[in-house]
Amino acid sequence: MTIIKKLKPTESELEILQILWNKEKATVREVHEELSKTKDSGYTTTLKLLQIMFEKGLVKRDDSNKTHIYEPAISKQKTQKQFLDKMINTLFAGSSAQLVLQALGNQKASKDELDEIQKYLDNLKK
Amino acid sequence: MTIIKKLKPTESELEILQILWNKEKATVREVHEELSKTKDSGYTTTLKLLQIMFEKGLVKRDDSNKTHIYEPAISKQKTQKQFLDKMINTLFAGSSAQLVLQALGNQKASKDELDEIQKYLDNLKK
DNA sequence: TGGCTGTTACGAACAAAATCGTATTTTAGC
DNA sequence: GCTAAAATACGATTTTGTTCGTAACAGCCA
Repeated sequence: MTIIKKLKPTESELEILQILWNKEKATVREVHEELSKTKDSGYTTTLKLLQIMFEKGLVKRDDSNKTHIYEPAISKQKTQKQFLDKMINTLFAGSSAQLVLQALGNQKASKDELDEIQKYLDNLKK
Repeated sequence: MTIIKKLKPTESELEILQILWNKEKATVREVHEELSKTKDSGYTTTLKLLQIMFEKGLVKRDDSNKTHIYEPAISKQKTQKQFLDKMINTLFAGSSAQLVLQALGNQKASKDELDEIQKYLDNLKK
């Protein structure tokens, strides 16, 4: 049996993962540039974070060149699920339905999106 | 305009809020007793946390008697929304629909719950 | 009164995360 | 080869959250 490490990205690490999931791969500078749009911490901070994430196994990197290239080591889906599960348990008494209702109520979803959800529900009920 | 403080409960604070939401109000000892079921930190730790939460405005307290009585100062709904919104933004690219699909797919929901969601969707689409 | 018992108050230690300053390394261009 | 520019490495500091030890205090009752 494989050893499964419990990697729970921190807030900041999630922000970086988001960027990497979008770009597929990126240099520290690229990540930092993107991060700067919503945050104002220094370049070395971003670098340090990526290094820590590398040690934790949250990202992979190609350091065959001077400028390292990072990419996510964990999938977006898995991570989403991990946080969703946690949230359902700690904030919605274990009921995913409750969470869904709350999400639908508070956030605007387009008609198309609602249609999609409905179609999905129909399938689930079969 | 009222000053709105951005109170974001921490992990531990959320656990305590959960308990208070259920019990409506409780003494430190009661909270601690409940907390002990899933955690093993000392009594004074729980006390300290409640004191900090009081300073932050997360809970109210009646200290007219020797034994203080605490109750939530923020609503469960508001807090759920706060965390959901955050999650939708940092992990689901701002799409609540995406989150809903993921939640429905990964977690088991009962037929009744699915019905309820569907009914809710019908209303939304009108 | 004196001493348990149960409570709050408070500071300190500890831990985890985020941030940055500075040193070192690499390499492209002169 | 030398240097400037851009990158990484690394340690130190700061900030935030968690935990606990100890003191102080109130009330009860033998």
